[in-house]
Amino acid sequence: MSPKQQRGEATAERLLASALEVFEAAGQPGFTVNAVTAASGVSLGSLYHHFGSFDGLAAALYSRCMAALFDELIAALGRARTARTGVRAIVTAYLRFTEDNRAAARFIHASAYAGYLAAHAEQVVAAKAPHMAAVAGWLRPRMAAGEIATLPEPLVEMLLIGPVAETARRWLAGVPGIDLGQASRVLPDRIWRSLAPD
Amino acid sequence: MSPKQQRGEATAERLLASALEVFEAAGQPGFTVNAVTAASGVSLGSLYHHFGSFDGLAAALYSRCMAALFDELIAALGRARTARTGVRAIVTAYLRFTEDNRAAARFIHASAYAGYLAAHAEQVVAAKAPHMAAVAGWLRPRMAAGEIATLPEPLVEMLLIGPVAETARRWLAGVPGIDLGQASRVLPDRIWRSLAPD
DNA sequence: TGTACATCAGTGAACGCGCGTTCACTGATGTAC
DNA sequence: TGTACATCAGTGAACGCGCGTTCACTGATGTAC
Repeated sequence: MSPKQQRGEATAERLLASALEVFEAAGQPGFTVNAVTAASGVSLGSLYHHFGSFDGLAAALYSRCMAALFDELIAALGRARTARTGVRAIVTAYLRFTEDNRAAARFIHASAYAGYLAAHAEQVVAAKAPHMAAVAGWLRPRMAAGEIATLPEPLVEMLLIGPVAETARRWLAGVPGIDLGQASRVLPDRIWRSLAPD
Repeated sequence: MSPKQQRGEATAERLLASALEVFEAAGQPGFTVNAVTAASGVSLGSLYHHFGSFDGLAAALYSRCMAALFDELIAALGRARTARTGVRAIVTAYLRFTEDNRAAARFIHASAYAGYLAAHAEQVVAAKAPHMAAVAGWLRPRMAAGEIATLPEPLVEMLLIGPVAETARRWLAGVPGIDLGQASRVLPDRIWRSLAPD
């Protein structure tokens, strides 16, 4: 289903970009095939040629947004020299991504229960796996070296990403009183406290 | 729209209970008027008599599930004598609620981006407000007394609820490696560290 | 270099399905006198 | 205590709409000889 010609790739690209715009402008209920084709100027048949189904397009968009987020997070980790700076960097990177990529962030959060994951679960998991492994590969040796508290790995992830994800979600939902700048001043230190060794 | 007769209340009750069951069994895509009326044995017209619209029913169900969760959290806080035990108690209460009320917890998390909030935003906010105030009423004096770190209130909430909500979400989504028992052994202490005064 | 041909990319009218909603109606409940 | 009547609760056939999807087709691209 991946394009074999340049113009095909451009069309797929255009569809994904328009889909994200439609979702941002009209939300989950307005996120329909017709809205996407209208916004992109690409024909219905062409959409089906490239993505097989509307869920297929949505899953591809999800993978794409997720990859963009992970790229930022992993780049932030790569720049860090200590466990503490790494944790702090990944927190601020997540918040910055949210601010700089509202639509993508919103689509990621909204997709969790949306249904097209189920239909394309394998594809989505496969797309995520290498990124997850990269993060785990950063964490594990530092935990083993005693630079991070010895905890079950999934729970480290929860402590690291939980407060940030929740902040992002509420900010995206427009909850009043949520300030991303304030969050990136306060949260890195506080999250580090929850992960620091005893 | 609230029932004026006993049997009316029983019917509304039956619809809400069936709606939750349908959502749990069929997920967001299977959550439709017809599915709910079929599962409840209540007629379409009766559903509309009580809730005005399908979104209305969904919003009522959301408020109801939210209230049940808050009741547990606030009860947990009420039993605590110190800031530390309160924080620990609210964390375990959230996790226990998730385990004991899978369907309600799933519905709460899934509703965030579902759309019926928008249509009934005022009703939903109004239903939440007293609960939010109760939590804030517990936190504020303790922060003033220096028993909890002096941080912006919304961020305290993020640090408190973030890791737990993320854990609940992944457990509900069936992500492998997430163990609620383990979480309630590890997270209370770790979350407390992020909120403890310097 | 030119031509033939297979494949890829793109089109848009048409389809069926199931969704949320409406509505004219019957039956049950409670209240007034 | 009995009856009349207004209101509430419940029914289910019918409707229109917009959804995702299909399909027979044309045009563009790249490759083989």
